[in-house]
Amino acid sequence: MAQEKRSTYRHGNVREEAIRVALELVEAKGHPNISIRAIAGQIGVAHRALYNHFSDKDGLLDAVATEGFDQMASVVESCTDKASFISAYLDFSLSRPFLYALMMSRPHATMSETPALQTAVHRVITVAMKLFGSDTATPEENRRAVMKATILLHGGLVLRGNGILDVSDDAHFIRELSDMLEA
Amino acid sequence: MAQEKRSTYRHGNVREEAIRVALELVEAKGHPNISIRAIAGQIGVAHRALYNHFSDKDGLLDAVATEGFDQMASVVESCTDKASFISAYLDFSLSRPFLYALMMSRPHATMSETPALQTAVHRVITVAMKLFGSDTATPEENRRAVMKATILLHGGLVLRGNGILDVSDDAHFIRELSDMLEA
DNA sequence: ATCCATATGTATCCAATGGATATATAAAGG
DNA sequence: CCTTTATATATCCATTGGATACATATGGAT
Repeated sequence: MAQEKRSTYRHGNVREEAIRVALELVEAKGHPNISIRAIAGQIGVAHRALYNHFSDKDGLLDAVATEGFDQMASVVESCTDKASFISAYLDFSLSRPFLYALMMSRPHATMSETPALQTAVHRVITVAMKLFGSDTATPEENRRAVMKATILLHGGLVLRGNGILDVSDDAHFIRELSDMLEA
Repeated sequence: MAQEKRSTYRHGNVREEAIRVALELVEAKGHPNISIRAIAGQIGVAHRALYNHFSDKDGLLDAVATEGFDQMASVVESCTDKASFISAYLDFSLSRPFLYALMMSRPHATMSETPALQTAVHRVITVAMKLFGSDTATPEENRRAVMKATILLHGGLVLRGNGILDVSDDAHFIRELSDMLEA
């Protein structure tokens, strides 16, 4: 399991590396199935070293979720219309389903008590606000439009994922979802 | 931890009791935080006894999820219009959030390989089909209507739950969701 | 430069957990 | 009655998250 061997006592980059490895492991096995120890092993430190950089396992997962939202934000920030946003959002979620599941799994308390996570989420929401809102509409109407878009996108993905919606043809599913969103 | 003491070697009702206790524990602590052993302890059997009735922990959780969908079905089957269905669905989910989360957490494979679970889910979908479909519409249109309703209901609940949507006033949120659904 | 507070990493331990194997007990049918 | 089969127990194991105590470097302040 253990990977690299260090000559130095200090690793020097545990936090970053841990998040990087965790991203891989999450996508490979799903976040409920990864262990602190596996991550530490891969970067060549004692498992307890991670506790110097994260409060606990959830703290680590929060950091990974934050990285996920930041990556998602970087993608959608280049979108200039609804259609491309929808496409980019679905692409991201479908190509990295386990990461997406982790991002959406953080409990309410965590979301509101972790500024970095909140900020990353907000980056994505801000883009949606720009694309799904309009200058002529009231702020309340815009809030609703973004809410509806978010709900449809995420709700659709979840129900497709767990098989409650029987989605045989993905392309068709995406088209249907887009239609609901444009309406 | 242990509860009852038996005089008989056989317990006689392990499966039912396990599900009953699990429902309580799930609602108390969330399904990722309950243990086979805690459940077995509460009904007064060795933890290994549960393996005579469930394949493994996931098998147990599948059974609990099935019971959840059956209970939900019993509730919504008495609804005679969209509004009451929406209200009943949201009530159920908001009053038993951890059970609802468990119900929605079963992976795709499980959903399709567990007939009892599939049947219970179908009971709920059937009701939605009746209420959100119409005789004049095409089957395809009806399928879409149900899909949209399901997505909005579940999506709204999830995003409210994890705090990505900032829901300050629950009553207002429910009204907004209902509006989207009736439209 | 030296010393010390602090950050970072290790070693070792622990209780809880899911699960495996072997065994005991009972129920049910031939 | 006796054997088959379902059910429950006892015991064991590896893995896991986390705690405590200790080791080692780093980077100011003097």
